[in-house]
Amino acid sequence: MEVRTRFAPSPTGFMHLGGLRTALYNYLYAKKMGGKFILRIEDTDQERYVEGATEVIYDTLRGCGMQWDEGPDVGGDYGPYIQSERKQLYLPYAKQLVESGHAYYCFCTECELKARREAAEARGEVYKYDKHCLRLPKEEVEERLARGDSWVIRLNAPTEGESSYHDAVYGDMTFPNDTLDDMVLIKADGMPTYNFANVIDDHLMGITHVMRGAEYLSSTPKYNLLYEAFGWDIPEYVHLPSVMRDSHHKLSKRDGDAYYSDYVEKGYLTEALINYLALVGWNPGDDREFFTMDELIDVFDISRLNKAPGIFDVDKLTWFNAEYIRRMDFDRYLEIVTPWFDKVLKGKNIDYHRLAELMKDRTEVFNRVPDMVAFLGELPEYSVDLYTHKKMKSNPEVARTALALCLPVLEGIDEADWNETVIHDRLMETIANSGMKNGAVLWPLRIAISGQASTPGGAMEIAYLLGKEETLRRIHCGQEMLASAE
RNA sequence: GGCCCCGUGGUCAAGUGGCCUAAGACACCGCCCUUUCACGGCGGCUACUCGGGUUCGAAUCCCGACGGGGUCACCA
Repeated sequence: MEVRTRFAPSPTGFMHLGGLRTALYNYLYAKKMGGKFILRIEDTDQERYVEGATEVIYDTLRGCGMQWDEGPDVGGDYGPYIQSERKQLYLPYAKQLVESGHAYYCFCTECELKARREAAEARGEVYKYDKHCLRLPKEEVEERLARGDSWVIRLNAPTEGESSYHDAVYGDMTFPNDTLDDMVLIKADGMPTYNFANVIDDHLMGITHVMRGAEYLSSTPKYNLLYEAFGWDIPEYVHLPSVMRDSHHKLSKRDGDAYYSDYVEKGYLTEALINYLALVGWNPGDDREFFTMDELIDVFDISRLNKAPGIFDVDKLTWFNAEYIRRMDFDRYLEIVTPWFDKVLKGKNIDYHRLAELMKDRTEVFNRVPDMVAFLGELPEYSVDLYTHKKMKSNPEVARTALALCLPVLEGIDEADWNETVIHDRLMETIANSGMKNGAVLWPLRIAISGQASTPGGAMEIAYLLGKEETLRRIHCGQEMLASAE
């Protein structure tokens, strides 16, 4: 039988990383098995409707390389794929359940329920719907329906015995039935609840494998009650461990670390994000860590899914990102990094191509680039202490000598010859003749022209990037500072 | 609180009764390379939550405790 998986997000306007990983596993498994990956939008909560939210879902999935085979915009044989457009489809199924005694009309108002819940809590009890309306005589139900009283349809869940099911990751699960609530199937606004629509749609769309977050582990028995009441086959369940921020918290909106867009804006590559995400809760069983989407499809295996929640480690993601950047084509790097250079160097006449060569191996996340290169645009204020470096055998005294040595050499280079080779050769020749150590000359020079302890590239590269005029100007600044510190 | 799940280093994790005086990766620390930083190379630190069993033998199986998480909506 063809494998059919689905990703069924509700359009909130953001793609949560946990959701993205769920989508990824669904996609990988479907592709691995030569099956279909279906996208269904679960928007049964009309109060939560957000403009443009479905586009966010489309863009994210496509941006990550996960194209769905069936979905709202691409169609398919089981549409529509947006639940609000399927609205009229659910009620008949609910009524069928009422007929067969698996469900019933309930006229309790939200107000009444709230009061009962609070009363139960006050007594220290766990609230559970008391099946009040199940006991209503049939005539009264008909009468109130005819009268136009507001109603919902509830599942008539068993109160005794226990329910079991098998999960591909967690194994055999058993729950006492008395913990099952008579969940609402059809809401007062006529819309199905998520719980109900989910089951109906999964069945109607022929979903064979339901892969979703582990938070659904304990509500699954209720879904099974529905499948059984209809006489439908229960799909394979594959519950996924949560993705956490730390051992106590899931990734959250508040900390700005939960959404796909948060990371894209910071300058993380989608390939790195997907690669890393695939490894939180799953591993290939060997030491490999780098995977393209096709490779993931090839090696993905449900049996290697973990049970324990995994913490999303930004440091590791950052390492992946840096590795992906090092391995990427130079041209693509240049294209991506250019706007980040522009933030601090626009109009400064800097050789972006050369700067990019220098920066590529040093870039971990793109949003760190501006701070790393800003000194090229403007000499930062710095302390004279920077001239002191024990290992380079430099101190202000040495620095004065070094700068005095370099200045005429650099001044003597023609504007037209201002390139790294010439700068390098003249400087090295001079240093060799002076008898000073390379570091003792080059360290102060780099400090003078950059104003900071660490830079992408050494003195020669920076001097080249700065240009002759600016390099000389900065050396003069350094000399003044050293003179006044004497 | 009831029910359910989970428990190998700071983090991700391999490990399915002997090959474990427990792999690998990130992070961290040290050394080397070197005109800084980064890259790269080499090395180091750190773990089977605890207590009982079962067994010739347990990280691996069982029970309990403890710890953490999830779930108990006319949200999804």
